Amino acid sequence: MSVKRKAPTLNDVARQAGVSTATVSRCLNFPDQVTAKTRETVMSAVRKLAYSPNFGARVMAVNRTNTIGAIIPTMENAIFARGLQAFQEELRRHGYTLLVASSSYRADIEEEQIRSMVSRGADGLLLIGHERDPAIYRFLETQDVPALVAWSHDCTKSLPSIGFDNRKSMRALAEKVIEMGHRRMAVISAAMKTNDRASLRVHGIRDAMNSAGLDPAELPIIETTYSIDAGAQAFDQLLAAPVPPTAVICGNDVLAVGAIKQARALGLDVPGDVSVTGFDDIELATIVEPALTTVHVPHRDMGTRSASMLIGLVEKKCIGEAIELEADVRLRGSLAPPRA
Amino acid sequence: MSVKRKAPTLNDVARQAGVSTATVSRCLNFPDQVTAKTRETVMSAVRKLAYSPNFGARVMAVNRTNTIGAIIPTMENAIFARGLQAFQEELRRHGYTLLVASSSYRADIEEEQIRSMVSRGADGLLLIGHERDPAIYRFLETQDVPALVAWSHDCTKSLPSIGFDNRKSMRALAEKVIEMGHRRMAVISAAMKTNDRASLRVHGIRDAMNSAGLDPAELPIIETTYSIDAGAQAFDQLLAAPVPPTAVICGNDVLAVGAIKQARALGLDVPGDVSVTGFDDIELATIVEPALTTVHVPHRDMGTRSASMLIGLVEKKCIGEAIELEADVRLRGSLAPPRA
DNA sequence: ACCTGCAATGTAAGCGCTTACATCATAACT
DNA sequence: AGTTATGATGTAAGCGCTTACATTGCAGGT
Repeated sequence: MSVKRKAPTLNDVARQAGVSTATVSRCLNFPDQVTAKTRETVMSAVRKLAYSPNFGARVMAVNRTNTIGAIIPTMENAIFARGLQAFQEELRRHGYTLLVASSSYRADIEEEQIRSMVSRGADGLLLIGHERDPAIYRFLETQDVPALVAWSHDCTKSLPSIGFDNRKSMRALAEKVIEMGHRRMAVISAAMKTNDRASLRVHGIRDAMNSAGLDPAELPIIETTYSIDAGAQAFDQLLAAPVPPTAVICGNDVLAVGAIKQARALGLDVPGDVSVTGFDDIELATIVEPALTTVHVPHRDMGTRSASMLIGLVEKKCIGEAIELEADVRLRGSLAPPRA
Repeated sequence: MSVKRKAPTLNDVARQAGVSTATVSRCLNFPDQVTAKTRETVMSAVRKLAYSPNFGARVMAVNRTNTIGAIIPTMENAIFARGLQAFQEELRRHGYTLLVASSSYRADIEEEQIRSMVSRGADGLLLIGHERDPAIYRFLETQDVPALVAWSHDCTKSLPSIGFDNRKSMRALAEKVIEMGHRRMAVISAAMKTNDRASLRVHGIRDAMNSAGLDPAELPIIETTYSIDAGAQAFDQLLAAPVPPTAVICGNDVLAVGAIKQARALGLDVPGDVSVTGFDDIELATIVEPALTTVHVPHRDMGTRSASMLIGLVEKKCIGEAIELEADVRLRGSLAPPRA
């Protein structure tokens, strides 16, 4: 069928240059082990044939790829995009290449991709969140591929990780909300089943309610997908309740922006009629009117540090630890005390 | 140094299961060519050893990777993120895996990554924009790796591509601006040297001016980086001119949002005191106040169709063509006639 | 002239997999 | 029982590269 013209090989170059394959290989990998003259001959042969080394073959020979894989839920989420960009920049600085795949928040796809990355010879893996089948961790261990979890910090897990405490941070935010006098709150969250960050955040809200003597059982929660429209729709639904909430706590900024947009559409004043909060502090948060009270997450910093640590693990120069970054509440216009 | 424990190989599995490597291989790739009993034995050996095939070796044996590479300028740009997500979903549907790398808008890094992708055996490549060293195209041809250019349409190039005409679309937008009565316009653009989309868009503005009898030479242009703050700063600078513009045309939505934000900070009314327009129609565009007049680009559609076409090229089932998608002007609140 | 030592180069094994081909066992025929 | 077709399995070559080890050539010592 597809007549794949064979690409030139080391051998072709060697023949063209009139030397052995070993010399060509050395020329490419350790140029100073070779005479200037030979080097030139070889290099011009390389250019003439437009030779490009076969990565698979090289990997097989040396068993090292200098490649790190990252599997994120989706590239459409700005927080991952930004963190990954920083991650890649740091990797590059150390001579590593980044390969990215996205799982669409599906555990089965994620697993498939983890296996794919490993079989492609990734030296290390960046994963998002702790929640996954333990078998996968065993698999990674057997294959001797170090993995690092980011965007989530959980000291009960032993995996190396670098992230913030979703639960604690959301609790801090919820406490502010309660402090302001809100009693009837509601939540718009991402799906909690497949996303430990989302569920931890909701837990944080419950924690705050508990310690304020409020009953978490009465907290309305809507789970929905990650999009502005979904947030808007959920907001609509929440506000239609017989006794509508005075504050809507959203699991992330995108949902919160949707909520604010819908409030506008309903003719409600934010924060006069209803307060709205987010999580992540993406650019959107300071663009909306009113600006979003949210939790600031140091995405780029997290990306950079994840890269350093993962490289350390790969090169066995450091042992994995669970590092917690601070994610702090940013009070802005969208949160105010409820109407008396 | 790093004592890489060897991962189990096909051979190990074969020994463990008491069969030959060929049987194991068949078991994994063509399960129905093997007795149910053997299959079970083999599979349990696979599980027991947590075996994972070595991708490099497989590639070398079959010379096919089912992998498509995409090299984008940055993941931090929502338009690429969204398009790529769609691209990946479509690839997956056809059994292909996507590998992403980002070049930070640097031609040298991009070239390096193209080579890296090719040497990793990518069956095809998705590239952004036409502008690059012709040597690279020759390289891709020699290596017999099909490439498709997206996010840009230019019928003068012969490369297969799928995108919209940046110049034409921006021209249409600029015409609207002029139609409204604006005469003093200014531009905030991304760097034009390394980014043909950016420069084509500016050309479009000039086209519109020309056909309206305006002198493009008088058009102030600030080139800056892709960020809200950069847009804000550039806006500041433009408005400080002795005769400030009545309309600021931005090369993309992010810059435009920065401009609007800065207008707010300067106490200027948009569109009363100054109109602002964007390009891309990302989510931000409808969130800002006032909503952004911009050019809508069908990012997801572009991603999906790029995937189909690239697969077609890889499998030699179709020949490359240059497809133009429509990108149409969306008139919203940020554009109005200038004050009389 | 001869040896020594070293740098440059060549030779060939082996990395883990697929697959054409050879072999073998079994069932279905005479 | 003897033959044959058929399907399951085994054997081994080869994919393109790196690298340990062998070989060669040459400068500098005697």
